Amino acid sequence: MMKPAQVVKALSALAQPTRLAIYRLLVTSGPEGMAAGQIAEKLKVSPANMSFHFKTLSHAGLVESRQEGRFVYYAANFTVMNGMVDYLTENCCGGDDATCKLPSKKC
Amino acid sequence: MMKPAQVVKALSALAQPTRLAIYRLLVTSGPEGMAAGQIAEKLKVSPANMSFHFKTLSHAGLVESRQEGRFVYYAANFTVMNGMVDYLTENCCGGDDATCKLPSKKC
DNA sequence: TTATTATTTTAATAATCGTTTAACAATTGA
DNA sequence: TCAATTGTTAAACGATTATTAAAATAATAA
Repeated sequence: MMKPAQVVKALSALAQPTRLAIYRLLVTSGPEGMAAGQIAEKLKVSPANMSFHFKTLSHAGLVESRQEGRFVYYAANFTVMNGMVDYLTENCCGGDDATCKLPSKKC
Repeated sequence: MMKPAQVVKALSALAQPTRLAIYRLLVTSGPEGMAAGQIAEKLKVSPANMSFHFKTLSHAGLVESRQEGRFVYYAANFTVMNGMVDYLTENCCGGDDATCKLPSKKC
């Protein structure tokens, strides 16, 4: 189970419009990810601002980067997201599957 | 599907140690919930600070309150949490169930 | 009504966060 | 090497957020 501080860090990283948009874009773009510049252009964000937000997402463990030539590719890492959801829904219904209100959870 | 601004609001609400602890406590405490004072005592938070955080959680739609005598009971509302998870994991693996890395998602 | 309990609101302060600008690094091609 | 491209870093600023203390509200009991 994730530590509370790590969960807060991940939630904080996603709790911002630009970063949420970046993350969602990466979630849909598979393991190859997208180049920083592509994302910046698509979301109409300045390079400097983009770097700032990437750093926050990376530091939270939500995305990973790799250099390819001049480009830096970013891709979503699902491990932290999974841990976050698990943490939030732990013991959500006292372990009673029948009355569970969370479709995303197997109680 | 939830609107981005609403998702950001919910994530922001949970992205704070005290509020995350409150929410988790309420997730495990069922539909009857807990009185504000009980939670404050359990988490060692001042009443004023507690009210401040309840307001944020309520405003995000994550908890609901009802008055019972002198006490105000708070309970988790799972609707927003479900919407939040759905939003984050939308098109997570191009709809390919086999390669999906999110156990919480049925792609 | 008066006092007590439970919670909320307001005001003030310190800390954190997001954006911009300008300067800096790294990679590639001429 | 020199110039162009891609991305990061640093400094400055305004805006937002969390906490505290004090005052105010709401419900009940004496």
